Amino acid sequence: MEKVTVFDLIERMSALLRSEERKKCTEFGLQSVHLQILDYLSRCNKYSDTPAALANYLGMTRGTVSQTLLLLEKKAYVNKTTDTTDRRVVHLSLLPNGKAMLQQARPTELFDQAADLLVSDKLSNYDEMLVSMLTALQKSNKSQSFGICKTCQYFTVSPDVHLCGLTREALTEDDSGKICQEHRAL
Amino acid sequence: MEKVTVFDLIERMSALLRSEERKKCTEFGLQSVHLQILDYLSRCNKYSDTPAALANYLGMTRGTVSQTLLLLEKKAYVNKTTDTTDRRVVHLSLLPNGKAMLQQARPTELFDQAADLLVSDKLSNYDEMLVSMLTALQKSNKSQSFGICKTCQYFTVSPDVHLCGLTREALTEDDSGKICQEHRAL
DNA sequence: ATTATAAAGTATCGAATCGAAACATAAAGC
DNA sequence: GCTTTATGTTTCGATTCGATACTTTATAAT
Repeated sequence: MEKVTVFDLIERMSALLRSEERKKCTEFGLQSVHLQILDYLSRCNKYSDTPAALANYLGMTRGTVSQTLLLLEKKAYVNKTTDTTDRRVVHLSLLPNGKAMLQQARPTELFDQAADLLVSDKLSNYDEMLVSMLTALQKSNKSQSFGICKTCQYFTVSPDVHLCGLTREALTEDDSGKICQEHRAL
Repeated sequence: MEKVTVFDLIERMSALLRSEERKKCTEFGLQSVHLQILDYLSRCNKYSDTPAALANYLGMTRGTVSQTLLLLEKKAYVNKTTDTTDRRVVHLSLLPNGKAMLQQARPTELFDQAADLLVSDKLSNYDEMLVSMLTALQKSNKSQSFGICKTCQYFTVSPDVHLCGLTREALTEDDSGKICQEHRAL
């Protein structure tokens, strides 16, 4: 049963990261949801920085998200602005405070130390394999994949510009590396 | 910066699993901590099935763990028995209800589907690599590694029996595949 | 032996989370 | 225009969580 063990290992790593995250959170007086929200906001593109997308991504109700955002706003971690074209929609953005917190709370040392222990010339292989595993997971999670923009079936790259085939909008290099709620895996 | 991206990928997968877990939880009227506790109890060996170990593993206070366990007991998911030699210690065990819940809530379909998408003859390689990555993470997380018993420096295997070098006790095949709080990576 | 110290677990309290349901507002369909 | 749908907020009650103080048991020190 190779199938099981491979993803068991992923699950184990995930558990390890979660517990590490929890410790960091209590250290900084946060809840792990807060950190997840900050993390998401740092990674999502302009189509996906709304409360509704957050609720979808994290699997929470919109009411709960609204509450949590109030708190994060009070702490000056995030900022709200209403969309200019659709006035129901709110866009969220990370404030400097929030970015700083995220920087501190991510398990950077853990990763760095772990990476040092791995034989470095094997790293490129790891990379490739993990990408295919992640893609496989995202495809299976078909409800809404929340994948990286440039790995989307709607993403097209003309000689000079990146383009989202769904919204027909041009994308910055930066945006195309971020999470999109409209993502459809290839 | 290969180091960063490799573990970034792990982090992405972890985030995906977490959000999947959260959805499952609301579906069954649980909190994600509850599921984490059930999961831990299904994976830990007899030295590590105590409230204190749980608190350590999950990064919660003992008080909080105590509260949560009350609830899980009320729902007939777990069971407490006091240790015979050290009467301060409580051992926890999963009841049938808890096992059933865990079975339902784990992202099995997700994993199965993802595995089907991966080229199967590459799976053994994935396996090997992931093990070394997990080990690296555990080593780095030096506080308490909570690793698998048989990968511990105290684990010894005589011709017929497995043995824990720390407690000098014999171990079942089953036990040696489980999580131990006394684990020290090789 | 007796005392002191440490460890495992519990109880209580207040702040915060969370989901459910009701509500408001804006856009889209017909 | 009227209805339907979508985004977001509010309110409420149940639950979680951490901090603190506490009980009980084991171990160490004298």
